[in-house]
Amino acid sequence: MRVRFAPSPTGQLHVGNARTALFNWLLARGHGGTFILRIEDTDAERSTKVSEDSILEDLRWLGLEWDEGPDVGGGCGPYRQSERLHLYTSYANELLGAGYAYYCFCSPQKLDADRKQDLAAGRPPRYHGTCRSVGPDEARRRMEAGERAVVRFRVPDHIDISFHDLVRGEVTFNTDNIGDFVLIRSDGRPQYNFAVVIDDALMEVTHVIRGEDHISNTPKQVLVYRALTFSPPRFAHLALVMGPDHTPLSKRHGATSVAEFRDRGYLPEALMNYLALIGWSPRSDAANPGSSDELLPMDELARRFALEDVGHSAGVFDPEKLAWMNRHYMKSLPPSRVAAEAARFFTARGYLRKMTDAAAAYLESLLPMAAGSVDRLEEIPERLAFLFEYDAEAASEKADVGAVVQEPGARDVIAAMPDAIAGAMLDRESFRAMAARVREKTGQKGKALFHPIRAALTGEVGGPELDLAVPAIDRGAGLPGDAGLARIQDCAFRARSFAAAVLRGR
RNA sequence: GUCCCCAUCGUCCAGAGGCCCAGGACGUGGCCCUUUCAAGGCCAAAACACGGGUUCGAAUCCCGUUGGGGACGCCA
Repeated sequence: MRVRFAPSPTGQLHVGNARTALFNWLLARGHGGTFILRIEDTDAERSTKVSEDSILEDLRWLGLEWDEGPDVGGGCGPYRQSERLHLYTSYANELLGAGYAYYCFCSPQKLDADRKQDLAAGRPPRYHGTCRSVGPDEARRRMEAGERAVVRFRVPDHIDISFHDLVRGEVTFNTDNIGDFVLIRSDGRPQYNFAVVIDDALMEVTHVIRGEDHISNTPKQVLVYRALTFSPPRFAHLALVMGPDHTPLSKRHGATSVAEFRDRGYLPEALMNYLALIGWSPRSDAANPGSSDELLPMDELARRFALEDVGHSAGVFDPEKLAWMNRHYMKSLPPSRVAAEAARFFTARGYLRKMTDAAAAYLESLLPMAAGSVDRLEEIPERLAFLFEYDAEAASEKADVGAVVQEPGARDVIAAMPDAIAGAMLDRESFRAMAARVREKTGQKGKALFHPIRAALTGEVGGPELDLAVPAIDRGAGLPGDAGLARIQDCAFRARSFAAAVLRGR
């Protein structure tokens, strides 16, 4: 089995395309097949190297490694259409010679006028066949005289073209609705429907899995396969991914490119798992009916994936469910993996200046208290701001902190804290011991005790469990200056300065 | 306009004629847990687009309607 993903480098990798890539990858990996990456850059105006590079980067980040492609090579290269032009020319000449194709000299203006006329008359807009009768000799004369020509495929009239779609079944189109399409443009570059056929055939692609937007191109391609006596691959067309309003997913709906999801702090594991579940679900486990099998790693998805189980209808992209999955993966993936992926967000906030072993270890140790309670990696440093941005003075001015301070007994707790802190609290026990001393001294307990403690030590009224947060503060404060992290003030200092700020006027 | 595809809770899926007064997940609501915000646990509300057939029996098969999507380029 050989499958391929063939993006055109005209922009960022879109989640819809990422899903198409994923389905191809899953099929290949699940069947010991080969996953090919081919760059369809025949549109010289819109294709850019920047886009190509970013698409490759995104695919790698997603974990969709390819076996053959522009950068890794392979036996059927080159894998960039712009480097295969001689092949298209040669096959086009073959079709021209055999009468399957002809030169067309119609101007874009005339084509446009014809199209409008068809539409107005309620006919399917298709090429009128004006140049069908131009013979080879006349064509040569006109080209020598400087006229520009495209090469068109001569579509036979009144016949049905059928193909078996692996997800949809038998699909039939009548050629009466298909105009003579362009094979080679006037500048010599191939047109999509021609280039794909040559490439898929030469690259020995066995299964073409692509978006449903290509289904009406398929009969054209079948025609080319036949004319060239290539045997066509198996086709499978995937229903499209839509926005909440059932229009094609676009920027209007928020993030749509893989890069945007990465920038917002989604894990590739979550994005892939989520995308796999739009339009497909793993066979329900016969031995365990009613069990939910949604959270599956890539290798397990690949093991279970089958085209027969792919749905026929378009699915709506649901950011809420993606967020839920992301939460799951932030909690369940190895902390080192999550920390590595989250590091850039600490850097962006200025909390991480240089990645060192000590910084990595510290960040990793923070994850249990933060990763389970937010949706995205980007929110992790936010939730840990109390570590790196503590300021007693500023905190005491905040309304919510002020409210806590006003609670009965709160000031006593705050006043008692500096003395109760015996030394660095590096574990849960030493923190609890400190809290016990304050309780003894003030008689406060429960919320009345812990709310002021939290306010004093973190400058906030909510946040991670104090059992975890307090030791994290003092462990962070003990880090050497060259650890690469922003300075963290210790609890003893915090308690003193907070008490000073709050009790000053008393 | 013409052709093609599609149609189960708000959303993603399960359901391949009786197991379905339709099952799971996300989200929503409630309750519980709790030194905070979250998280987590439990419970609940919530759907077979409509109309005809076929059949002893239809969410499942057929036809039509409606609705949605795609395509009709010297874009891919």
